[in-house]
Amino acid sequence: MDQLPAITLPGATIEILKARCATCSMHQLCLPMGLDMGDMDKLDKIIGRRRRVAKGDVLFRIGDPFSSLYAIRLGHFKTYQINAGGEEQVTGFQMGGELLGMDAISTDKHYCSAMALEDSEVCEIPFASLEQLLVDMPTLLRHFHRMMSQEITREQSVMLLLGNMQASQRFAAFLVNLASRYEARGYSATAFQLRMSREDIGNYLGLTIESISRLLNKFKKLGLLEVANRELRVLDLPRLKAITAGTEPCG
Amino acid sequence: MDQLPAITLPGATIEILKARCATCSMHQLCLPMGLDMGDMDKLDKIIGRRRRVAKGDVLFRIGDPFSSLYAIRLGHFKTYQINAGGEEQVTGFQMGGELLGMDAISTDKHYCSAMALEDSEVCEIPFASLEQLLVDMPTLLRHFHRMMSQEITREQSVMLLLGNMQASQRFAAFLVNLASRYEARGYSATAFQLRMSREDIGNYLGLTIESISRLLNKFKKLGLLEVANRELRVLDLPRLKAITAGTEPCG
DNA sequence: CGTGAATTTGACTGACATCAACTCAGGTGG
DNA sequence: CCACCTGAGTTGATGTCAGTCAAATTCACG
Repeated sequence: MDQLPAITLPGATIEILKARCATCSMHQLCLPMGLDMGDMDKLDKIIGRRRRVAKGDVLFRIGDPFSSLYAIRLGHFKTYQINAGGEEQVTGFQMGGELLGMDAISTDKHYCSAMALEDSEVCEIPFASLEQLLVDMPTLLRHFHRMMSQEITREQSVMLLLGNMQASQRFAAFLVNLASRYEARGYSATAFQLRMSREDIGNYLGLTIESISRLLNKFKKLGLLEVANRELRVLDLPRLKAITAGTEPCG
Repeated sequence: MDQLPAITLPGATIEILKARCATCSMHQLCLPMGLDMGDMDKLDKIIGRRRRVAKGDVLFRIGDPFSSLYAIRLGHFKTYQINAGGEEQVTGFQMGGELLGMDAISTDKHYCSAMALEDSEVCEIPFASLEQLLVDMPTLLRHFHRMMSQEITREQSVMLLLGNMQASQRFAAFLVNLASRYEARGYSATAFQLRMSREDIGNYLGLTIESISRLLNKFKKLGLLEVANRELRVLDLPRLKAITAGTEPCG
């Protein structure tokens, strides 16, 4: 389940890149190492303006024509599909530095919807321009392929989770994943806010809100975490990891 | 669940491409329209030799260093992950014309294993060479991105399946998907062989072999299909689709 | 402070898993 | 050629994890 941290550069380099990228300081497309200053300028040119997305607003919807990818600058999103019965299935939660919309490339239509879980900000990246740019920038090309591939592996992990994990394993895996992503971004791995509702979490994990509520309580009783509404503090990350792995029986 | 047919060219064009591509007549990388003859030659050059993979043999294993993608020329594969407890989770079944190994690009290590379900044949495509080639061939670049994106959407469909479908819906979806893929390849959509064991099917769908067996029987009794061992004949595809969608209650 | 939505808690239910016995197909060797 | 063997698949009885339903409680926001 552990997702590789999207950002693996030494802090100093990140700062440099941040400073360089005029419109969009955070997103991953700025991160491949070895971009020279000329390359950076080119990248800056194609990145569209920043766009604010208010909490609850939909950035794109299933079936919308595809024209751009979106790099999350700030905030959190959920992506979800709608099944034939009209019910949602949450397919992922995305945060700053992650890229939205890659599923739309194959058919030129968005295959899922993306909704902001809080007031957020994205950079629009017109895909046609990006693809032209990739031709001139092998480093960026490489990086882009890695990002698409990473989305594939992320989804495989979720398949593993949904396919053969118990409820408590799923929930532990979810928490461990969040922790590692926040850590990779320089935030605390052990204290963070759940940006999504219990309903979204349950939906994502193939469980009901009631189950999520019970699991939170169980983990609290086991001394694994503290919760107050959406404020969460992880007290025993190693044990959570053990539960994810199935090593720890988890009462 | 419906996966877009990987091949959408008019038959005549496919035939032309087949004729041109010396080492590998079938795989999708040959399919982007608009490749001129020079491009085709270049593509031919980087495609490694065909490689036979006997039934039960593993093409690559989790953790293997990544160097090549594999285009399936002939036969069927399953891809699977191993969880912490050592159990398998089947993440997909692949057939002729599909590409294996795209998940490995992000970390330079294979993230799943691939096993031949029958005697098969693949073309090895060294990724470094391919990436160089992509720079000179925008059409191929586009196509490659579409293929990666398609893998993302495929996995999203599986997440939907595992996340909020009942057992009978899952199984119906599985059959409908197979039918559409065979149809796209010019085979019968209603009569085909299950190349994978009940165990693999169950594992893929998050169910047990016993459940698969019971579902086969149930569908047989409902007049939806005929089964004899692995030989399968679909009698009522529309109704199977309705069950997938959740429209049909499915006794 | 009040209202509706979100969350929690408890009792009950059901879908699918588990366990176990059995059948069948296909391959092997005498 | 057939008896045997092995692994795959089927069928039935029972168990259980998480879902469903319902009510209580807390939270968010005007």
